[in-house]
Amino acid sequence: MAKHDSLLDLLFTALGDPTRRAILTRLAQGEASVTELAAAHDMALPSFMKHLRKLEQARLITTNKAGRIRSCALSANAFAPIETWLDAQRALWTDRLDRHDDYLRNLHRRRQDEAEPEN
Amino acid sequence: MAKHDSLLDLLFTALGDPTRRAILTRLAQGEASVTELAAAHDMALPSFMKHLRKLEQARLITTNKAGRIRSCALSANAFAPIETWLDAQRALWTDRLDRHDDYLRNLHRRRQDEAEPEN
DNA sequence: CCATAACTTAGCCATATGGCTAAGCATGAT
DNA sequence: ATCATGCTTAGCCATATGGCTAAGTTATGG
Repeated sequence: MAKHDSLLDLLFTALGDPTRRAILTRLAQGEASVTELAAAHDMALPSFMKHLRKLEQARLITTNKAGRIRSCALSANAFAPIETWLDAQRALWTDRLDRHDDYLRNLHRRRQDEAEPEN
Repeated sequence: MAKHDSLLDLLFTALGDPTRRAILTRLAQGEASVTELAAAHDMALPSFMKHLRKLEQARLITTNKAGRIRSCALSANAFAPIETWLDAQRALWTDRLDRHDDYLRNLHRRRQDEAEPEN
């Protein structure tokens, strides 16, 4: 990914990895420290931390270091931009179907007009 | 991405690129051929085709070749697995908040019991 | 039938991703 | 004061990604 990815880019690519989705699912239950989270994943800590950093960059999680422990939590409304985008897509799609329906209705009416001319 | 990515992996990573999201937005308006779609993107055709292939692998679009023209269309319910996953996450999150509320309520009741013993 | 249009294949390149190890650096426990 | 814990940094490696050009292939239009 380039330097200036949009938040949507960051969000979707962050979610495109099973390790990262698992972290989010775990965090939905409540906060956890880095090592607590890492315990579930057979992976060296530095590798794991990279995933956490991506989640943080995508603003899906927030982290906070107290002493030597970094605590991670799910961001509130983490998925909002995604839902907004999905809603917009759905809106376009249904608009188009509506317009197609109109087209078919008009076509039908025109055919009827031809069959029974209105004079 | 490895050879055996889950559909969710394919879906999310397919959506993690602005070119590909733009293609989907365009296709929400209706079918289009490869060159029609490519016209909007300053990119060589083979590069563009790679994006289409990823969208197809993620089952976000379907394509169909008639003569020398390949027509592309949005898949129906393309986003369903994503919505399902998001719903599940939301469910976990709200469950957890509910349980937290209960905990606070119980805590409060216990404190009141201590303040006003029930004999 | 021949040229052009619309892909398609092959292969190259730079950068990004996702993993690792080894070593460093605070902080908390003893 | 010292040692273990909990990250953190640095750097290496293999593969994946996203772009390109050049050279096919397969219809169609004239």
